[in-house]
Amino acid sequence: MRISTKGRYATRAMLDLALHYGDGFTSVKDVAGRQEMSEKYLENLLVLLKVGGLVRSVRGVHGGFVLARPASQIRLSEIIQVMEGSMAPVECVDAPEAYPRAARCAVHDLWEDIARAMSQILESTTLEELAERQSVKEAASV
Amino acid sequence: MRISTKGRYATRAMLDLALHYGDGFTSVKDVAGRQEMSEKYLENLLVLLKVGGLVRSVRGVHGGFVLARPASQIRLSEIIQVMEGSMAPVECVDAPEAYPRAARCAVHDLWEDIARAMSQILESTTLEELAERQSVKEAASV
DNA sequence: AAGCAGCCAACTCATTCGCTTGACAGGGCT
DNA sequence: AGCCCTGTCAAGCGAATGAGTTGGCTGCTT
Repeated sequence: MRISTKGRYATRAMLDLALHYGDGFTSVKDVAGRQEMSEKYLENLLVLLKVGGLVRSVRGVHGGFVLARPASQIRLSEIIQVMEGSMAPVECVDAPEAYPRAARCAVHDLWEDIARAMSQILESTTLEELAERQSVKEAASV
Repeated sequence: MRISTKGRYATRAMLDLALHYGDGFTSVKDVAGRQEMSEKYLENLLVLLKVGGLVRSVRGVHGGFVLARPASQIRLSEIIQVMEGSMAPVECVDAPEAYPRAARCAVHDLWEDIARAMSQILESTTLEELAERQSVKEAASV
């Protein structure tokens, strides 16, 4: 019953990029430094985010990463989708047709309910909203 | 982002026991047969459920397992708790004090929201309700 | 041309998953 | 008393995943 660090780190990295949107490209090193994560590991994750079309990158001296779209147009569900493959907590929710019992199994419905509840939160939250929440938090802690 | 078969099989096994509550003890073999799972694997899971105080058992000829309490008094969250250890999708929700950044991190709040949404479903559903849903399903499919 | 920063592939090490094997123990039936 | 049924317990196991690390390569900017 867990979200791996892949999804969590990626979300934090995306939040970091959102907070620095407009400052040009942000290097892996900067994100890793601010977020206190392994630079090399983060690099792997950013590659995935890039393949997933959520960030763009440029090499060279002032290179780095930027959000592929404005934060308001990136849903958290997209990040999790790219990183974790699927949000479904169990395979039978993903591919019910492969599980003939599913249709007759009340437990299956329960997992669907749970998956829906999670998706609902992740789909209805944009990176921009998350960034706002973060700003509020930071303002409050000063 | 997943619930392992441990939690799922256990839930199905508990549902099976609930549906046969009142028929005395149910053997592992019977549950495994009806639920189409490995008898020996299920055995391991039932031991955990026993340790967790959710079922009782008796050995010998008409031995087997029964729910430790009526189905109406067993919440699904208890089953998941026993099987998966915790419902929290990420450690920092479980043990926020170990993560100083947590307090300053908007992402952390998001995981908490998600954890709450899941818990809410699992805590508000009893095994009895699940059994009812199952009965309805079976009646409908006839 | 230098060197910065992203790209990419492989590799490690630990843990978990999903399940099996096999020996043991208690209780009921005859 | 003895047998067999059924739960108990301890190991082990192969595959997958998680969470990184190592290190060499390539494109950009200055």
